[in-house]
Amino acid sequence: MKRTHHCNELRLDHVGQEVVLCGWVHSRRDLGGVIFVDVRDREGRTQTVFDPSVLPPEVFARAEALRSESVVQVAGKVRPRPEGTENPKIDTGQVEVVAREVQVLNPADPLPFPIDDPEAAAKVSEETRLRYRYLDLRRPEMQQRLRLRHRAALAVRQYFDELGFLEVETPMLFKSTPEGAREFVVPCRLHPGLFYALPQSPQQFKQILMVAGVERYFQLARCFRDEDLRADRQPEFTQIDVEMSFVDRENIYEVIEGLLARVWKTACGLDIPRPFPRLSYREAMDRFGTDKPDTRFGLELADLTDAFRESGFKLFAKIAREEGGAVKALNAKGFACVTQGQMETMTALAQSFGARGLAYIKVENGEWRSPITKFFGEQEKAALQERLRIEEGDLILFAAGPWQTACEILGRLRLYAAEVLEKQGKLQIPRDRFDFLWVVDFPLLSYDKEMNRWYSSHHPFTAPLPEDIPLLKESPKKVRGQHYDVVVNGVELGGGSIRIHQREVQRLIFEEVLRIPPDIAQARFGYMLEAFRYGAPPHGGIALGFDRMTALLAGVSSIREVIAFPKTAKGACLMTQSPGPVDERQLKELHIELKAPPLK
RNA sequence: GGGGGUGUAGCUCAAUUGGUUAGAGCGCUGCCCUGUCACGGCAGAGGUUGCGGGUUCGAGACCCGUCACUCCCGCCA
Repeated sequence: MKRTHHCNELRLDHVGQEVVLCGWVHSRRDLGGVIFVDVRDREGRTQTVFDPSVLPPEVFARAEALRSESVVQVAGKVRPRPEGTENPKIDTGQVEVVAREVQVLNPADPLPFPIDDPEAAAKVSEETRLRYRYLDLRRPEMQQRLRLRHRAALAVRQYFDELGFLEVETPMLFKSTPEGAREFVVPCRLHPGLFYALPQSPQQFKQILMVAGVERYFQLARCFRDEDLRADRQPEFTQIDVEMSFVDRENIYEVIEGLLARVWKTACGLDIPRPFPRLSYREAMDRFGTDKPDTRFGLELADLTDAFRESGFKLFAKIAREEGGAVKALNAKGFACVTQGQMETMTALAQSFGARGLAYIKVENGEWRSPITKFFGEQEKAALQERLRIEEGDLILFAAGPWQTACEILGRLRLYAAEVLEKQGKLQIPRDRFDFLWVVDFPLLSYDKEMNRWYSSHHPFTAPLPEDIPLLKESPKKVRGQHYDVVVNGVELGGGSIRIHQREVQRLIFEEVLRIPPDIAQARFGYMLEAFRYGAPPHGGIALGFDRMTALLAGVSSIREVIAFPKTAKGACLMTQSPGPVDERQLKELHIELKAPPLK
């Protein structure tokens, strides 16, 4: 054995024992005579003491030559620290190991960035951290995140196992299914001109598993999407993928609420309230301006469409009378102190959604200061006062236009205002609270104006509400899908649906609603339609973003913080320099010819 | 594809309106120090200011291009 104890193990009980510790030199304090070396491993750290008066000169010389992060093995005897020198900051702070021998198992060069000082390390640029990820991961904060992720994954597996689910692996080498996200394409030697594609999700396989009689499936599934990255999006990521037979929506809610309760309890000891509230898509948009509302704070949207139909403010009146038009407002309570710059930022945000400008009212010194209130009649003012409960110091923001756009504009401004107001101490957003909820009754279909056709809001296997099926052909807009999203604190954690299991309904959606030509539907989904001929049980499922979930548990805003080896915003790995070129011979074997050499 | 931000020593950051030899803290190197734990003290080394052009008597700063990182929009069935 190279070591007898780990570095977070020794206590007063061990005093007098001969021990061997292995680890990294966390810090070395050379006082000229005595030298203290903190040895760190993944469990913690322990102080070792080198005393020249009792050590052979060559051993002491090795201790003098130690450098940060060199890997060492220290043998010695545990003793209590002299009175007054205990260190309450670390778990092993009552004792120290009087070194008898030290071996340098591997020396380390000076580090590119500090890893012993949490404050300094937290400020190091992400670029540097990613380039030297193995050093970054040595930091206790990152070690804790790796453990948190592991514990969460374990809780997921145990929970589903207890409920009789089977974890089934599905292929990574799949084929292209071009209606969804852009895919990573994989060439291969045996099939010139043909390509695998990496799955954007195991959607089709998990439905086939239901036809296969698995009944309860889950998988911690790796998924791939060749789309642009964000703080919460990586080109490869992990989903908790779930599918169940003989269920309706309520069964799925129950299973997933139980899962999340278990994970939150196991990973951070929190009891989350159940059942989760449910909001229809319509209500979520109307009240919060988004389909993934953060309900930890108020600042809800008000609808003023009816109040402005006859308004003297012609722009609002016109929109309010239009089919599908809406006039909405948001009371940013206490934000009348808004600066010019903040107003410009908000105007730019509104404009990015297609608004022409941003109308507002500042409530200061008992009066409404605004470029537009002079056009308002008493009726509009009364409606505003009543629905927005306007008080001194408030800032009212308006959005008018197509209902969805008006909601989305204010939804975005609501988040911005909340962020600013929280920094100013005028709004509390509890960090330790998790507001889970279900958003339900999404429209099954959305209309693509440019392509002049309907497309699936979620995916084409989502079942319509049974009572809406007759509307499919005449008024597709009105059809609601059996789709649901689970949302927490403004983050879309996951989504799923009850699937279509009748071949005829599926064919109707493909051919008559989505207008996918039969030969193409056959080529892409033929095997599914065929499978559904042989006894497909009613089924449904969901997929949760495991990285996002872990980031929430860790209290970090980027999923890169909970992925061991994440990629940059351009999809590169700074440590391994991937993606990289391949040599001519490989290309030839794959029957691929480059039209242009790779950039760089 | 579009918009914003950043790029100066190994790391984190300064550098007035464009003006002397580009500074500081940490780290590193050397010396001193026997109870420290962010040890302390003294001294020292360390720079293609991301890269390429331009404006100017003079550019880290201004202009154009480019690269990298980051945030957002589009995109993510």
